[in-house]
Amino acid sequence: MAKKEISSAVIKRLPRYYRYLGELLEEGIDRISSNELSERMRVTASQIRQDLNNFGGFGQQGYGYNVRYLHEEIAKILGIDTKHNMIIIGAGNLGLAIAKYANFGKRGFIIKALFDKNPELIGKKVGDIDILDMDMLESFIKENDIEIAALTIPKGDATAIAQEAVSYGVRAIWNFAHTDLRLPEYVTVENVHLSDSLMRLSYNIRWQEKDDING
Amino acid sequence: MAKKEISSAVIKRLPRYYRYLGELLEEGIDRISSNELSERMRVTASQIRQDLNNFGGFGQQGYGYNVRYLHEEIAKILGIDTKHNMIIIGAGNLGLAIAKYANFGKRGFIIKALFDKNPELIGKKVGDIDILDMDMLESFIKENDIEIAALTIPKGDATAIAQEAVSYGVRAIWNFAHTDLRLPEYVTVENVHLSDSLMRLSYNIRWQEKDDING
DNA sequence: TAGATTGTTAATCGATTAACAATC
DNA sequence: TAGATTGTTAATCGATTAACAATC
Repeated sequence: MAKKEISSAVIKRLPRYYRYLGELLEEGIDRISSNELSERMRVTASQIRQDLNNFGGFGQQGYGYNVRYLHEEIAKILGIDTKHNMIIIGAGNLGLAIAKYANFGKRGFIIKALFDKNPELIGKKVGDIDILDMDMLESFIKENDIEIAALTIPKGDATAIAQEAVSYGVRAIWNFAHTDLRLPEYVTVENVHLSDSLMRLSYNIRWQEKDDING
Repeated sequence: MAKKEISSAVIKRLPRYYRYLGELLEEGIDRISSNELSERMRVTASQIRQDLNNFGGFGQQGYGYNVRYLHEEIAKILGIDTKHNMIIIGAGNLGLAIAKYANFGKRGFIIKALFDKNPELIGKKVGDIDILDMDMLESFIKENDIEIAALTIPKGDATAIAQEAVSYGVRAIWNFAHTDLRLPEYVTVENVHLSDSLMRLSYNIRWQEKDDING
């Protein structure tokens, strides 16, 4: 059953649904209608029903959705019902911050090692995660079934190192480098461009200010 | 001249244009057509021209766009032609990583202080940036003309502290907390939900794998 | 059963792409 | 001037919202 192509607009919204359902669960609410959920999330009920029906009929007429069930189903859709082995390439501030952030582990993203080319860092540990030499990249990826490489290195080296990681078997790059990676079609790339994000923030302040002057 | 509403799809693309133009500048290219740029960026030339014309006619028929000029104009549109004073609330790993990342300073985002409620951290410095007590928030924001607060604290405290910062004069929140803030309409919120990003990555791996089995 | 709410089709809205006249 | 390329209007495509029959 090859899945018909889901639009990226829908995919972007899935983690948010998952988050709200998790909150409902914590509140002990075990049933919700698309209408109630739409009020909480500030989206239309129509959109919620359309989005979910891309993946199947998870609700029941006259009842709504079972929170726990829907939460689990979305986890499966997102692929977070299984563990994902991950490495971090670049043991700078950002790489270390991600390594220390324990919550990813709770969601099944297991950080197996950090890599860096700086001899001063190699051999050290971050919590119980080793910082390894870049020389070890190939063997480590192959022997530890690494799916994801987080890239927290300067943009100059990013594409070459990403290509290297991919050639050793990595399936997805979580890219914090400030550049667009050029990788084979089948590789998943998720960009986190923090400076792009700051620029959008700045844009909004800019025109917010304009309104103040004219309004 | 109140600006007609620009769609967020366009705004999201602006930082990318800015980045590519910066790269062209570094390569010493001083003129580019929408067609050449479209090949580099892998978007349609039509989209580039439409996007730019939301803000004015920056090109010249028969010539194309002057790279340096367009780069500067986009900087103005994005509001990164002026300095922005910023604080970071939450001196945990992520807050520290952002504080240490020098590049934001180059773009005009000046980190004036970090705030935390942990007495062990208060009084310490990160580079030459002080970590201050949350008690100081009000006076510091007011006296230092702080526009932006980066929020790198757990989700539980996030909305209340964001509201507090806004009440003291902050205009924009760069939100790393894993929750949707509820703030007045006029406040700019830019979310960086790292775990949402990881879930999208996971989604793509999930269906990538599915394809492998069936293909 | 009657009421509620889904799943899904149809209508609308908005964003992207194509086309071309204007013009450098 | 002739050729190139923009700025902009028109056509297409896709995503969101509305509506309602199906059904629990």
